[in-house]
Amino acid sequence: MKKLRILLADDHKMVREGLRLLVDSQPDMQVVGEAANGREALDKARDLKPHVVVMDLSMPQLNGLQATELLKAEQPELKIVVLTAHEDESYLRQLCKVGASGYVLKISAGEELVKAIRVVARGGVHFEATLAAKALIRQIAGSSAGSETHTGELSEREKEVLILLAWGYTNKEIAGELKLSGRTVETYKERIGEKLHLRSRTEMVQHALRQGWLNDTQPPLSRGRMGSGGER
Amino acid sequence: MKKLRILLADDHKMVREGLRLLVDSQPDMQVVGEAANGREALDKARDLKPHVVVMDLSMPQLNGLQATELLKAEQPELKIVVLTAHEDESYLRQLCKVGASGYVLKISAGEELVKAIRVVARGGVHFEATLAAKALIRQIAGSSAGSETHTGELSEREKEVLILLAWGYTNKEIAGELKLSGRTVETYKERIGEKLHLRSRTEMVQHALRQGWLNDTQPPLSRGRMGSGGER
DNA sequence: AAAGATGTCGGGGAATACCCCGACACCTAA
DNA sequence: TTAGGTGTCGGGGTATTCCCCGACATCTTT
Repeated sequence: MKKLRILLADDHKMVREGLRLLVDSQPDMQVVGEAANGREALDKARDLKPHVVVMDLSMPQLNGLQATELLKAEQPELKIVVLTAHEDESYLRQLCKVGASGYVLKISAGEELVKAIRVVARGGVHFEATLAAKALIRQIAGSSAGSETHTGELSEREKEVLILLAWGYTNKEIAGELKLSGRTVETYKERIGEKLHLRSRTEMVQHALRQGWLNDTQPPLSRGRMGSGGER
Repeated sequence: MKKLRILLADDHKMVREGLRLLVDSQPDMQVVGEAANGREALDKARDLKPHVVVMDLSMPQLNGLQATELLKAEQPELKIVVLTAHEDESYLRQLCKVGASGYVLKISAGEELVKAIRVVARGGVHFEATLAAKALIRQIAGSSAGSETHTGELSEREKEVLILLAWGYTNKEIAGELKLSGRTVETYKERIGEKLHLRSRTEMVQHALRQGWLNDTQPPLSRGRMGSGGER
């Protein structure tokens, strides 16, 4: 009998070590490698041939969603259990789309994770029945009765704008960076507000931060911050 | 020989379990309890009489900083090792002030944590030598040569304003909530900007979120959000 | 007593965000 | 073909932020 081969991807080494102890204490599974970011997860998944990848969502370089998408593209047989701190309906939806097989919250017990690993390893899916998951299921089940026509699905362009916005860029600066007119930026901002039910710039910053979208990237433009005088 | 009694405080159960395995695998220490938030940490610290508390910074109800302050106030002998995901100079300074004995990053190895626990248990201090720590030490050492006179120490009133601001309140709304004139709110905002080197409202939102100041509280005013139509 | 941090407040103006009215082209799915 | 989502752009107006000039009363520290 051979054990399940597990790859752990999380940017906090301390958390990885804890999870390793947890997983290795199970008789039927074994951690074969660790990755500190999405990029590394891709590389290690090629080399180590794990059966299941435990993937944290907020990681630098490539976040868990991006890494999952790329990983499933090149190794469809590989199973992925997503580990996340906050539940987020729109993220959940995207994770389903790119092929994640499991979804476990960090506030849950470790038992939940090993359970998910076992289930996905034999081809099943294990999504934690949380508020977000229920909302998603409800919507998928009764897709005709959805009160909202669309939710939480930003286009690439809109997300670009939102990230720059959250980094503190003014509309004008975003327009300059993306080579758009200021009006276009405003249009995106309006659509973001509609889709995500966010009213003010402030709420958009909150949302972007909570999604961890700013953890992955550096402020794209190094503007004259930290200086003694403003250039206004 | 009796083992060191450790209390773990972190809002992610899975992380706590991992840390417990890590700590319990050491021959000279033992986890005697867990807490999922600052309030619980205070209660358990009273009941369980631990020697060292491992305290995560971002927790609901009471964050790690607040909990540390209260804990040291009632049990000065108790040692506290702060565990944090992001390093933050201003937070570090405040932690020193309220009496934390250790400061460990989650990106570090577990070995770093157990080392810190051993050091603080025998009365020492263990602050991870990171960028933030270096900056702090540099400033404390050459306090006369500091280019900045003050950094990162907000007054209570300023913090109140910042939190409301980060929750998406406009200046006017903050003024109403705190029963101040709009001009006074602006004054606080200006001082916050000076102290923290934050230029825009957006950056202030970022800062407040990264400090976890919004995880602890609910939006103090329940305004007409989530509605279908705007009331503007 | 002077300095510094804090809490409170005012006017005025320029820049920016926000909100309404739009428009048009492309692509994909029903 | 019609509809919806997306990417792009304009004008005009109001609300808000942001920045400049201030002020004054506490309280603590030097």
